[in-house]
Amino acid sequence: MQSLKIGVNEKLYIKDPESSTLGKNIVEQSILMIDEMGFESFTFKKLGVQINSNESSIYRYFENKHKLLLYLATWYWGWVEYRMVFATNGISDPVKKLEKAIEILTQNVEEDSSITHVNEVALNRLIINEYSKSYLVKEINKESKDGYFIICKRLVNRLSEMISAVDQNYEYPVSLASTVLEGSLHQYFLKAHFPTLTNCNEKVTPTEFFTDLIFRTLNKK
Amino acid sequence: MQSLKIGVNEKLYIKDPESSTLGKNIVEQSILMIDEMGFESFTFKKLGVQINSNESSIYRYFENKHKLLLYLATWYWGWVEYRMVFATNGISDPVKKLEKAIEILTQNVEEDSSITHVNEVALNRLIINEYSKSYLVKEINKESKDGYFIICKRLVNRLSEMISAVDQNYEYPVSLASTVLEGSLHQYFLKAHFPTLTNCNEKVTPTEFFTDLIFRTLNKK
DNA sequence: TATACATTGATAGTAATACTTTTATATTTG
DNA sequence: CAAATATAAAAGTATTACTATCAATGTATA
Repeated sequence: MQSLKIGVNEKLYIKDPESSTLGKNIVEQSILMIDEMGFESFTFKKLGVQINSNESSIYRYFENKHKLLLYLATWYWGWVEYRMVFATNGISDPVKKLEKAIEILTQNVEEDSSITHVNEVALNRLIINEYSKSYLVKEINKESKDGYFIICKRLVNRLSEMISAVDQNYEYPVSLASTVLEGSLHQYFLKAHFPTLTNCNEKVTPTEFFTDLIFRTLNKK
Repeated sequence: MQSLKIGVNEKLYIKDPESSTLGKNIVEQSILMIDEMGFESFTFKKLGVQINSNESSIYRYFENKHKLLLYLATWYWGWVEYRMVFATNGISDPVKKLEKAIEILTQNVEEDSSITHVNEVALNRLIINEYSKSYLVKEINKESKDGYFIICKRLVNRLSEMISAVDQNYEYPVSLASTVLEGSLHQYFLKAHFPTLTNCNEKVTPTEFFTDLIFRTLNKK
């Protein structure tokens, strides 16, 4: 557990940030800064000041801030995938397995389970607020999509398979899986910024909403 | 019908773009340009060249391009709301009413129903690709949120009420409504850019997926 | 121990963006 | 026709998103 390293597509960085102190600082502090000031206001220059380093040094790790965001997102989904696989491994009952998976995928990241220099709570907030910006850009072409979003695809596929294991006749397992993943982030966003647009609050969690939604939708054997 | 004008929050513009030819040109061409090059690459300078006008003239209509995006989004949701209210008006059976509403909200905007200078097909694509960027920003503070997103809120509430009319005991009508609205845009995005992450394709529409999802979830009387 | 090599930091420079300001020229309206 | 208003053109500013160069430092190896 201590030495867990999340594998991230090599094309997302120039030099692996995990390979040096400076690199880890870049990752650690960029998460905190983007979380705090938002992706648009965040610049490599500001990050340089924060970590007592230089803009040009940061450019030796990441081509630009968009690639850095992709890196962070990939790391995040890799971390979620790891936790999901770990938690569902060994559960043979498909219903219980799916329940557990939904729980992991939609739960609030509360406790700081810092296994590394990454603050997962801040990263989770960052993903809720900024993840869409990583893929909603024209520059993402077909080749890069395959590599950059492979973890996310794997996650959707895993969930989709668990859905099908519960109800083989359900026709839209992939769409349901992607709706849960994206929808969960969205419900957390609404809860924080537009509370009238969601039933989620201190008492009702997105996990409850989505668990209920999925099991109402599926016909159990 | 011909003289239909979608009401947009006055704080979103400096001068009403509907009030002049230049204003209408700004709206018309900005939709086409953002659709084509993406919001990040789009600038008022480029728009000026396109419409044979000047950057500074555009700034007299919109404070900045983010406000323009908010304006376009508000116009879009106002247009959708109008169509939904129009289409569901007079339907007394709650199930049929909800069915119709989902259809309008999730259907592909195909035919160019140009009642104005607005190309709704391009605008729909723009919303699919860029809408999140209008609200996923730190600058949106509480006061402005209320005004800018009032139409979207009204839409979610209307849908939520129709859901409750079908099943009064369902506990998450608002979350389900917001999930459908956002999820529909997302499924269209996936269909276009990440087809393996959705079951929607030429044969299966997001409307079918969401209609099925909602009516499996709700217990009809 | 000397040298090579990689890493980082500091500085400067460029092109583009996101505006603001000023002034001149049309166009509309009273 | 005069006055007000809208638009266009040009120039200017601060910031961003980089790139390039060079010096300083540390580390690995012959």
